[in-house]
Amino acid sequence: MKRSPTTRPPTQTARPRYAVVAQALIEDILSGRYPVGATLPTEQNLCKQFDISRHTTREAIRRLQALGLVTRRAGVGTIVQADRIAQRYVQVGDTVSDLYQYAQDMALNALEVSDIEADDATAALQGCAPGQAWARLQGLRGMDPDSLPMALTDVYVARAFRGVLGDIDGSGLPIWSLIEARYGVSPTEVRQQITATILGRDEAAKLHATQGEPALRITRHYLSDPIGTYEVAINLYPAGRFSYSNTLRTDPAATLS
Amino acid sequence: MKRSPTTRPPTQTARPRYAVVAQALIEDILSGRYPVGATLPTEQNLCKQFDISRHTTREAIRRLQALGLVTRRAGVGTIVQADRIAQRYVQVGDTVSDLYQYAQDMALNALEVSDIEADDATAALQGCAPGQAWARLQGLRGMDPDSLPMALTDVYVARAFRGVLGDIDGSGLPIWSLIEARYGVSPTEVRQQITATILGRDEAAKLHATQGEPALRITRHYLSDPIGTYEVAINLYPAGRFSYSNTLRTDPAATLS
DNA sequence: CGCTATTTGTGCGTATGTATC
DNA sequence: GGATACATACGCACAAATAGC
Repeated sequence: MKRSPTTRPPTQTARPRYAVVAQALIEDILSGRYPVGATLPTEQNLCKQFDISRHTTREAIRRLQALGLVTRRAGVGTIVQADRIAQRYVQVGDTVSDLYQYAQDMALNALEVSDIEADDATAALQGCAPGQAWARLQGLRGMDPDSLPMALTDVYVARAFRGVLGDIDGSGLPIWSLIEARYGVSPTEVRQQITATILGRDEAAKLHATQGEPALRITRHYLSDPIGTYEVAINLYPAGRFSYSNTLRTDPAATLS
Repeated sequence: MKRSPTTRPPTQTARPRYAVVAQALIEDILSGRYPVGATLPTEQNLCKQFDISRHTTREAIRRLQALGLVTRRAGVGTIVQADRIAQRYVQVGDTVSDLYQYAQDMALNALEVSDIEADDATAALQGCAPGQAWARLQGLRGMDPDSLPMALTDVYVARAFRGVLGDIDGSGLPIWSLIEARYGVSPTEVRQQITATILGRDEAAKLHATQGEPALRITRHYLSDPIGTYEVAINLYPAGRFSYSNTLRTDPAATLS
């Protein structure tokens, strides 16, 4: 039961040393003693301050990294990135496709394809550069062309990626994955907005639904790091044919063993 | 430039050893050589196989952990959790409160509180143990009691947490955070479902809206690890008073330094 | 039940490499 | 080049959790 003096002096608590140090540092960050942008003491100094080995110091700081509180760079130091602990949740599901429940059998069948300038759709594409060149596709999403369609979809892609619009008909793959495959551009950020509306006359006709029926409108903006928004998808789901659901789970990487 | 023979024989690549080992293990997992549920070789064996120190082995496996591919437990081993590298997206926003846009000014004002058994609400609480004891609160959510309410809310909490229902009136805090503060239980998982419906007569009256108007119904289940579902919240938002939006970003923590 | 073997977790010491200023 | 700070890598020992006898 006794510990050898070379390892650890007896303590009342069963907490690991690195956890004690990590908590102390976290409290210093939360309290503002180390504000965002500040540099934490060097490993060597922390070793002296807490009388621990460098291994233990690094293990403690690893915890701060996992919590997103600090980043480290050789030759620079440990920089405070945030002054509060984020409850980190990750979306369950491994791909955006899973996240957004686009099963393979929900193929998109094109009704109409056209080229437009951003002015025409400024309202729909809010936040995009005006005057930008886009290509637009409207289609119906559903199991097969005969049965009741599940959604009316409007997709806008940057003109540069226009080529994918020819690939999607019935492929059952989400547009962004086609762009990924063909142009190597994948989203670094996805913004989503969900509202309730009622179906207009045109929309109802295309969906074989009745005008005035409630519907879910899901608008998604796909962004990639340097180029910005390159795809906007607007889906209109008549109530009862679809429900959006997702699951968030506490980030397993944030606990780090 | 030359390395001492005790550290590392010269190699062409500048890649760290742990990275080489990590990649080899990752490929073995992706290829199915170590299927989901299997145990990876022990640290000792990996040390021998790759002729590396235990330190390096652990650093390599740390990468697999950060990618969510494996979990580890003392006395058991390293268990494969997934057979593909997830494109990890995290919700932007640091708290669930931010995630779900519950600003402080969207206080909940109670209309009615009651105790129920699970049978009464089995449909609403699907997936929960039947016969379980719940407490229910119905209220209106909005800026202040005078102006137009934003939503009609039904909240079910496990009977054990009944006490929080007295705290919420006008507090402006989400229920789960009250439970967290009072009972120390915080969600490890949140499930959310969004559908479009139309307002019924009762609902419309309480919301000062008109019957038949479209609305967004957002149902959230809060789960905590051992105890299961302990809170269910059903929010009904008349169209136009609210829109749900969220943002996903590629996980910065998945790269780990 | 206690005991043991196994496996990961924690902790220390040391040395050298690499990035930055 | 030199100084500094983190990154990588070797070694060792003991603790804690688990599974099986």
